[in-house]
Amino acid sequence: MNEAIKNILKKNNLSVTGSREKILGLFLNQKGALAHGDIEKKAGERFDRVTVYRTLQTFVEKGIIHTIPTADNSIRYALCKDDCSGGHHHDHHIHFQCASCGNTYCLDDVVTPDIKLPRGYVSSHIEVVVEGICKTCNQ
Amino acid sequence: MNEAIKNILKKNNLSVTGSREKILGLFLNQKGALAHGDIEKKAGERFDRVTVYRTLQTFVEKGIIHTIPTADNSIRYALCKDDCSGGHHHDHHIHFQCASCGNTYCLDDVVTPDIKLPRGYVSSHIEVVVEGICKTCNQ
DNA sequence: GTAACTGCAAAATATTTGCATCCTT
DNA sequence: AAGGATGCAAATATTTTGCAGTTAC
Repeated sequence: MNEAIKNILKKNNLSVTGSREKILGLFLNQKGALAHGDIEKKAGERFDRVTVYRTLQTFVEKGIIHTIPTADNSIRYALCKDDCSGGHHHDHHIHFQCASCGNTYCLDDVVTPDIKLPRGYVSSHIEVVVEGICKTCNQ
Repeated sequence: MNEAIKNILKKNNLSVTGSREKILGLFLNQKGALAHGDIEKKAGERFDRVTVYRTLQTFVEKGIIHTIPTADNSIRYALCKDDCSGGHHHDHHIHFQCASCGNTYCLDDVVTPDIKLPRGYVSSHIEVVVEGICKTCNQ
């Protein structure tokens, strides 16, 4: 497990540091997406605010994680699939935000649908966020 | 000034004030969406920051405008169609953000597609934001 | 006249930058 | 040893709150 984290960092030409290992570990151990605040307050560790900002930014630039925009203006971050690299994301999956537990998930198996745009518009990326009740809360 | 603007405010039980008329006028005179900053700096008028925050919040609560989440964490606001009311939006249209001019539009004619979710998930609202090049920039 | 709205000041949050120090390679 | 990463302090930026004065109805 620790090896996996180090490998991800090395593969992206990032030096392996404590903060990066721990923050990346949080993402790997958790299926849902994390907001900046979630990471800062995460149990056990206390991260410097600035380090979290910079680490997240670095991870996004390297394509290790991607952002999920939500209606409440709180940006969440989630792991990218393996085929993401260098800012070029291939995350054609949708995102699900649970109104009950508040968690945000990547539904990797649900592909973004084709959207028929009016004449003249060209699409380069489609972002879909579904709000509702998740599997776990719906029991 | 504009009767239409006053009517919208009255219909929503809001008192007709100068700020509200002007800010609502901005939305009516402009097809794209506006961010908080756009309104504050809008030519001609200088609005108090706080008034803009409170006016936008009021308009959203009343269902006069709705928010559009974007990947860059800048919330945009756009007029709702007539059938929106009291926080309950029927805006089943998609949003388009142009990478060239930066404008965000509501594509009212494009309906959000049905998304087939995994078993157990229940959807209450679907938000679709398409990024690309808009009609105007694509000429 | 009353309730609601505005705008100023200031508090509370959030984000960015500079820099000296420490760690990874 | 050299370059990059960290963490503290502080500068900016953003959003919220309190309150007194003003305005709409």
